[in-house]
Amino acid sequence: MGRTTFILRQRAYLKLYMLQKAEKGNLYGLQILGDLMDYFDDLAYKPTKSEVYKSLHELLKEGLIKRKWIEKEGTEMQEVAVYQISDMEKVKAYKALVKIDLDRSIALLNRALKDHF
Amino acid sequence: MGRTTFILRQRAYLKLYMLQKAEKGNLYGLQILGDLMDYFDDLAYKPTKSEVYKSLHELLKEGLIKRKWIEKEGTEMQEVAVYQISDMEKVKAYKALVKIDLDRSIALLNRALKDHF
DNA sequence: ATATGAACATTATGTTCATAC
DNA sequence: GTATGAACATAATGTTCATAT
Repeated sequence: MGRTTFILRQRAYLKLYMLQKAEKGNLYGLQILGDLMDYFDDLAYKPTKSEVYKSLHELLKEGLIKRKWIEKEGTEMQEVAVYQISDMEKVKAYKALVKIDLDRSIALLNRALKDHF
Repeated sequence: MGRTTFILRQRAYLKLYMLQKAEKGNLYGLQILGDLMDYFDDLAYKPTKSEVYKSLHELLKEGLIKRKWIEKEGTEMQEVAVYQISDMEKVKAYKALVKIDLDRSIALLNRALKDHF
């Protein structure tokens, strides 16, 4: 209950990008946030720290990615968490599901565009 | 605060359809719901009674539409509320704003489609 | 039973605080 | 100050209840 049938959640949207970052395997949380902030700047979408961390944590918990603590470049004793894909099969399955919702969401928005504008 | 910069809200989406129904001027709440349920059935979007009424109430409060109580067809003493546009200038201004958000939202979703699939 | 609407509950998401370096 | 994360607050939306016909 309480679950919308409308458009895919921001969380799911962000998780796609988290997986993409994890494939590179060398970025930590706040770097990812900064990257996405820049990347979406033209569309005025400003993801928050909270959503980025929650997206990463969910993917960890679901076993799609794993975390590694490494020393931050240029410093000593400053550990940051970087992420890597841990189960490519799960990733593929997850993405296939999200794609369905994404296609559906785009169709919903395009329908409104056609109906009203 | 607390406001997302992500995709346009369901409420805004539905309000577009409420305005369209109000232009016809002869449907009441649950009829609109039924119509939309059918209309979005292929995309598995199932708006709720609550969202439909809240969308109508917001538009009323904002002065874009007005309400008329009429006797339900075929019955006596059963009053239903139908809606009509009350201020076309406001409607145009509202739709222009929503279009910006709608275009932006479509762009966000298409970007994810391009980036991940 | 159908129609309207409010009250309530739960999610989804944003903001602030705590801890460590 | 930067990084991680939890705790907290609010907003968006779904579910249930009340009232009337």
